[in-house]
Order: sequence, then structure tokens, then C-alpha cells
Amino acid sequence: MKEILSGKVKKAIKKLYGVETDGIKIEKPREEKHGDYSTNAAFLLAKELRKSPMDISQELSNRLAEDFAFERVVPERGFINFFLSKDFILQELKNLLERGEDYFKEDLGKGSKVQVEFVSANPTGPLHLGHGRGAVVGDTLSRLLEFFNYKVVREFYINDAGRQVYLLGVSILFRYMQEFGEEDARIREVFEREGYKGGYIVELAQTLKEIVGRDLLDRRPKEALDKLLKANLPFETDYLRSVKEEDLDEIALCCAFGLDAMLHEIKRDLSDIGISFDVWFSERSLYTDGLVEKMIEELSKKGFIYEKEGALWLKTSQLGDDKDRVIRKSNGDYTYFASDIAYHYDKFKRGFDKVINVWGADHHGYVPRLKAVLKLLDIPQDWLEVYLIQMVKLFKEGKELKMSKRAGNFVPLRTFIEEVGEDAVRFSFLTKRSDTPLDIDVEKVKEKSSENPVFYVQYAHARISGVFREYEKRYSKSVEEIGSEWLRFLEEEAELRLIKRILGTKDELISAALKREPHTITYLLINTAALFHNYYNHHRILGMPEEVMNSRLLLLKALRIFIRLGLKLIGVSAPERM
RNA sequence: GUGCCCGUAGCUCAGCUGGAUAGAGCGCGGGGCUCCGGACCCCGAGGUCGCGGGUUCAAAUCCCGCCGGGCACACCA
Repeated sequence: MKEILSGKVKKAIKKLYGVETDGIKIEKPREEKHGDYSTNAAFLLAKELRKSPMDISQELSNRLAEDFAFERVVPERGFINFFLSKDFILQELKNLLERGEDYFKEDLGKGSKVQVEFVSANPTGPLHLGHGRGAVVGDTLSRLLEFFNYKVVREFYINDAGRQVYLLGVSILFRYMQEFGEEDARIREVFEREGYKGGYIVELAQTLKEIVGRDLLDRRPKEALDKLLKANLPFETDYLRSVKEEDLDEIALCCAFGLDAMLHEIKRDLSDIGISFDVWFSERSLYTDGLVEKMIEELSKKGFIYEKEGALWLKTSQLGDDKDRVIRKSNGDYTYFASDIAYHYDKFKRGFDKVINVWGADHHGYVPRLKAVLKLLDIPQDWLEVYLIQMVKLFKEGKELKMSKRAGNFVPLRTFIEEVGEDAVRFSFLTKRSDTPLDIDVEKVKEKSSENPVFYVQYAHARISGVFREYEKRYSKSVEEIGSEWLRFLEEEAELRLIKRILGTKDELISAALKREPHTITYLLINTAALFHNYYNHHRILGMPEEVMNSRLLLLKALRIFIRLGLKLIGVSAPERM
């Protein structure tokens, strides 16, 4: 809508003054008396034309008033206020009814390739609520971008290399030994200091015990592996299968077993809230494919790497980071940063026009480091967008629950899903801007789930569907058969307002996509549903004279198109009945 | 200590590329179909937009300082 209007304004300016203008803003005034839309165009032209905004707005208004789209065009203190004409509104509505959700589409992406990397949780434990928020926001952003013709690849980066995974293996092994009442001093020491203490580790250890018996205690990892592979485990065994013979020991086996099991859990949780990934990218593969070494070699050649105290350092401080960073420790291990450089280089090589990383806000200090790397690799800064999701804090009986995986004291996403359901999970993660922390009171969400706004929106959809069902029953005709010629009977103020609202949502969807603010969709839905509920409570539809009934049914149909689209974009179901 | 984010109604939060009388839900007080779904609707009370300065015709919105809260500042990931 804004685009249509700004086109009209630009055309009028060109005709009237012979100049091109940029930066014309079309706004929706808060006050209805200031029109359906307004523009600041006159202010922008004032300098160039050496005329007062008042005069310009007057002249432009006179010109634009001839357009059939406007009932009135009113200059006011330099602003130009537009009042849309009924003819124009109905023409757009007809358009919408014919095109369905496509009416809201716009070719913003022009088919460009965008990667959205999100969740990327360590596969060392189940997903918690923070991951859930990132997952829902990332997925919704992806859906939005896809809708506007970006080619989106959803990617999950699996941190399957390094110390955290080693600790996972140690933790499982420790619990496994405990099952037999045995222990190893060295293992215990590592476990107590850094191990994962969650109950899920104990469960994994028990499963392991059931399948392999004493094999690991008796140092027979090879036999244990064979048993595991034959055991018909309820998950894929990619990591177990790929353990190399020369690396196989008790810990390595536990690592692989743990990774397979955890990844399976993670995938299940995600799929339960409607999320699937196109690519599961293994950090480990960056090492096995030699990409990390290659990157370091290349950066060395360019002189960006130096050695100090036995470690390799990257000169990121010259490029916006506050200090240089270690990429290979003095003990020879690579840091996470090293693989991340390789990872982003790989992303770049894969030809994405844009990469969006959805990260937990606790990683914000890491951003300058990565941006510095882009400079070293001659990758444009705006190629990478980092989108930070603030923490989710959980309260139970007024007390905050900590969510550290190592301590094992966290609330799994699964619990939340089971208590409030997929739709409410997705919706509630999208009712707040992502850069503000989110507090969830477990009890409250549980108790008040019927007050969740998601039901309010879904109820609007179900109500419309109910009216259609009833219409079909009473009149033995489908709503689809009502032709657009009936539209002209829509003339009440409330109806026109509702239509304008629906038409205007396109602008807001576009803005949500461009500004990466998927949460605005939920507000759009709530507001639209409110307008509908209000309208519905004051207007009868069935049983009214034919022209009134048919025109109102068409209005409801348009409304339902938008509500369905909005719900689809945030991944929430649109029930026919509730 | 340094950097980033946040501070809006009793509570949870929208609004922030400056624009006209600051919004929603919950909670609170009052009311609403013999009729298409009352999981709804309408009315009302409730605000120094953390504080102070600055820029501007115009500031919740931009800039600076302060206060309060969160997060991050590893040869962890």
C-alpha cells in the first residue's frame, strides 16, 4: 500500500515540478482524522524548490486529489493527508480475494540466497528454553524471508569437536561406572570439576549398561561398539559408525554414543515445534577436511598470524576487536575460534548472498572478533548479520531457575512444549522483541494457557470458519461461489476500516522481514483479530438481506486469508474449530 | 573496570530509521445478544515513557552524563 501511494506521490511531483525525489515517507497517522496515510514529501522538497512546505503540500494535494484512489487529499501544516476512496479500497480488496495470500507477496529477495544459522546448541544436552526462543525466532524469520522470495537455507552448526564433547564422553563414562559401583579417580576428578551433571546423562549411562554390559569396565570398547551398532538403537548412529579404529577407547565410544543420542533428542524437540533444518553442519568436518589448517596457512601467508608463548595468535585487534585472539593453544589444540573462521569462510564459498546468525546474547562479545575475520578474508561486512536473542529466564514459585547444562539445573524445552503445546510455545516466544530478556513463570504459563493470546487469534479464525460452515449448511452453497460484484455493498465505516487494516498489513509484513523483527507478526495478528471480534459482535451476517450477507462473507474471507497467512508465518496452526 | 542490551500503566510487554491526544494483554470497577461460536464485545479507573542535560518547529524515539538491572570480557564452546 505504501509503495502504491509513494508511487503516486512521486509521479505527481515529477509532473508538477519535474524533479525526482528520494526518501519520501508514507506513514500511517495515529489519529484517524489525519487520514489513512500521510506523507512528509513537502518538507523534503521545500529546500530544493525554495518554497514553503505549506505551498507545496497545497499544490500537491490539489494534483493528487484527482486520483480516484483518494476520497480527499488534505494539506495540513506541511503534511499531506490521504483519505482513501471506497472505490480504491474495494478494488484492492477484490484483488486480494482473487490472489489470496499472494496479494501480500513482494519480491524483496529477488531469489537471493540467504543462510539462516540458528539454534546451533552444543549436542551435549537437551535443548532448553533459551534455545527454543532462538529456534522459533530463527525459523519464523526464515519463513518470512522465504515468503518474500529469498532462497533460505536453515542451518544448524553442530559443535561436535573440542572439549565440551570430550566432557560429554567423560560424564557418561563416569555414570556408567557408577552403575556398577565402580570408579576411576581421574575420571571422577574431571567429572566433578567440569562434567555434565544432568539426569539425562544417568539415563544414557543406564542404556549403555543394558546394551554393552561390562565391556567398557573390562576395556573392550570394540566389542561394546559392535553391540551398540547391532542393538537397534532408537536413533541414528552416525557418530558411532564413524569412530576410527585407532581412536577407539572408552571415552571416545561414550562421546560418539552421547552425540548420537543427544542429536536425536534435539531433532525431536525441534520437529515437535515445527522446525527442521536443511543442513546439519559438523564442526568436526572442518578439521577432518583440513579446512582449518588451510585457513591458518592462508592467513599466515597474509601475515595475520604470529606465535607467542607457544600459541598461535590472530591479529584481530587491528580490525576492531579489542585484542588479538588465540587460534591454536600452546598444547596444540585449536580453539573454537579457529573452526569458526573456517566455518564462515566455508559459508562464503558456498555462495550465500547473505548470512544471518541467530545467536544467544551471551555471544555478543564474540561478534567483533568474527567481523574482524571477515575483513581479513576480504568479505564485505554486511554479508554477515548477527542477530542476538536475549536470555530466557525461568521462574518457578518466584525463584529463578538456572539453566547451566553442566550443573544439570535447567528446564528443558521439552517440558515447556508438553505443558503448553506447540502453538503456545511458538507464539509466546514471539510476543516479545528478541533483544529484551524474557521472563517466563512456569506456573503462570501453565495455569493461564487459556488466556494466551494465541487462542484469541485462533478463535477468530475458528469463528470465521464456523460462520462459513453454517452458511454452507443453511444455504447449501459454498462461500467460494460468491462473486466480487457483491463487494460494493460494503459501505459501513467499520467495514471499510477493517478492509484498510487488512490491506495495510502487507506493509507491516515487509517491514518485519526487512527489520528482522518477526515478533511484530504476532501483534499484527492480535490487532487484526481484535478488529474482527469487535466487528463480529456488532454485525450479523447470516440471515441478513442477500447483498449484506454476501458482502460481509467476502469481508470475512479476506480476513481469514490474512489470519491464515500470519499464523502460517509464525508456524502456528489455524484451527477450523476449537 | 571496559563493552553490548534493557528501564514505558499494579504485572508482562508493544511503540524506538523523531511527527499530531503514548498503546495491548492480564489484574481491578461497571455493562452486553431468546439471533452466525460468550475462548467474545463495550465503557471506566490507572502513566514524571528511570533521572538530568542537549539537538530540533517537534523527543518515549537521536546525542551526552548519571542511576538501576542483565550479559559478556579465556590458550571454554
